[in-house]
Amino acid sequence: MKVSREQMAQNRQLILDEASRLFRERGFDTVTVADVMKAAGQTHGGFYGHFKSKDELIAAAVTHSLSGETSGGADLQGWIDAYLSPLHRDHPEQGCPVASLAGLLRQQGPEARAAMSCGLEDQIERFARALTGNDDAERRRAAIGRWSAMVGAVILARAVDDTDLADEILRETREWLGAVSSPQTNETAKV
Amino acid sequence: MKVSREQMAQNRQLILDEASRLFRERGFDTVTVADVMKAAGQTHGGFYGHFKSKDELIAAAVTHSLSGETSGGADLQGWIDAYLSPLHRDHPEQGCPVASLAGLLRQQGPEARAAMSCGLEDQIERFARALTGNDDAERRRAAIGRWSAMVGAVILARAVDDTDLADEILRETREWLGAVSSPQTNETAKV
DNA sequence: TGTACATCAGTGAACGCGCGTTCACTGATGTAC
DNA sequence: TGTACATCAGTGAACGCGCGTTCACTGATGTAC
Repeated sequence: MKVSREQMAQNRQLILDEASRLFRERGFDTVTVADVMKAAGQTHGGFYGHFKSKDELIAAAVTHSLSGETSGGADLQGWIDAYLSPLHRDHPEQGCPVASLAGLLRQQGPEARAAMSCGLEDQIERFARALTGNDDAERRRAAIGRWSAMVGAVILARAVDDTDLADEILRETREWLGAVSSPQTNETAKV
Repeated sequence: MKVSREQMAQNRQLILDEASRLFRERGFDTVTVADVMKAAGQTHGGFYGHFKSKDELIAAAVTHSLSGETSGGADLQGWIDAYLSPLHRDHPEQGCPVASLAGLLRQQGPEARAAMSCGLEDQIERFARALTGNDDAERRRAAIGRWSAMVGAVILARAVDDTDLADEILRETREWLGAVSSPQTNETAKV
């Protein structure tokens, strides 16, 4: 049965919300169109009234996930600690979409990868603004390096079966980032 | 037709070689059993004479990939530079299996994840031995932190569509690691 | 060493299931009068 | 404001394809004598 235009727009958002959550939790391939529609309280047939294909949904969901990100903000250290926490590791479905989806994007279409490019650029910029440093270039470099370490650590912690090792990776990366945190004011050592 | 036992063992290795290459290149789900067998010069039916299931192959291939890794070695800086190079980014099929597979392992079975745990532990240990530091704990911490950054940077560089951004992530992470490379001898700042 | 035969690695057709996608249908919406 | 009707969002059965897996078969291997 037809629903109001307003309701339809709301339904589309709900589909994106659920897709974004499910994709982060289980990856693109494991989640079916029917899974997403069921989670959004609809039947699978209606999907194609909202999206042209599953690929289009994936691209839209990547954009949707990334646009809701806040990276950093007022309490930088608190955000970093929460990012590198077992809680974040164990709840990818409501965690950073970069950590859960970046490793899956190489086998996805150009639209989804383009969405990740934009989201990543935003996140790096925001992170850089929250850091101290002699100039913009140095702040941006620190943002990229630290962000790589944070994303890498969470991906590694999620990839292993061994909770002790996963805990250690998160903890030691947190500590290590703390140890190198006061940015060296001397310029980089080599090319 | 039956082949010699020696030949069969050789065929199994060939299947693992090709699976390891294909999985790194295209991921677990995109590569079919038939793809692997064809790459190994056989037909798909013979697969089940070597492995009980595709899942078992995935676990074996993860172990196989990781066992061939050399991480570090004599020229540590050269290895790091090569790791964070566009060449490595563009050739996952012959590159580090951690960078290409870690992001895919969360949706895989316990055997494959256990294989990654072992491989990661080995790699961290080797890396730590190649680093300087006041004690084992500090070297291990530096190995985990730097390794997270390297893996993260390659994953991010591969996830984006924008070559400039991908190049920048690799370059800046390399520079940043260089800048923080001389490990601080002061103990960590907080918890 | 040579011969006969049981074994079994590899072949390729076939099966079954699940998933993305389509489509005829339903009935509420919202517009025209 | 009320009524008649065209539109179209959502339903759920059905389709088609691809993939993991099975199986009857083939013919080389390697063992028993």
